[in-house]
Amino acid sequence: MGLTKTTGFTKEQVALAAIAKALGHPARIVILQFLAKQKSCVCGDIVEELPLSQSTVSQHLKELKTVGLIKGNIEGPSVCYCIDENAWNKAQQNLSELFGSITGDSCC
Amino acid sequence: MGLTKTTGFTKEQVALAAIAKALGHPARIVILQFLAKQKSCVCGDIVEELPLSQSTVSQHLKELKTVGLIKGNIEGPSVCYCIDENAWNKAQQNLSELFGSITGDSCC
DNA sequence: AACCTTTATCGTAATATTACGATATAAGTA
DNA sequence: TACTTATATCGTAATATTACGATAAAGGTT
Repeated sequence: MGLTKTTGFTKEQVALAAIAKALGHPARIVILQFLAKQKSCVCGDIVEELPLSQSTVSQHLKELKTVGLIKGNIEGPSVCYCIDENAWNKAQQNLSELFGSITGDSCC
Repeated sequence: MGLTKTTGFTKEQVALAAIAKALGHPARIVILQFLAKQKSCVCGDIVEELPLSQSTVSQHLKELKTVGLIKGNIEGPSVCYCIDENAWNKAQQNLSELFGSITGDSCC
């Protein structure tokens, strides 16, 4: 079907999965690494960083924006993309909660 | 195309994206939360935890296994799934590296 | 206004994902 | 051996994702 069921899951589970899904492509990892390091936030520079066409990169940026991890500001003729620190910190916290919830002894 | 390009990315970027992608579904989040808390690792108990059919859950388990986050041991008539702590810790480290690489000041 | 630059969107094709029921497989039990 | 239980795999349908070129839209420049 391709359609992910959301009923029967908590909002938090659905939200965390959505964030993880957004991180689930090498191009979007590169974009976030690039923005985190603040070398630039101009869209054109991001495109140059990637082995993908401009339209494809624009699509990836849109996904990251939709999930809230980045935001874009129009800056004259170009667009400046930045990490949304709120969403970023929340994602970090939720992920580290998941990874930290392990209780020592594994049974196999 | 649906086919993710991997050329032009580092191995680490591709690997991290693969892990994130595996986390990118609510059912797989639930499975990992459940296994991390060690209430049980029997496949049947995981199926009961989810609002999905047995075959669909089996598919999700397979994905988590393929990416290495969990491993399965046959235990008599049933199968015991557990988190692979090596992969788990590596994933945690790589993700916290990504989230920690932010350099204070955002430009927008 | 005409033009260039920058980014987003559209249209499209190929492939992947999600989900289910049905069936196969494997292990234990009567 | 026949039967039940537990899990995996197959087949299939619907939808999503990825990628590209072409084009639109928005802003600056001459």
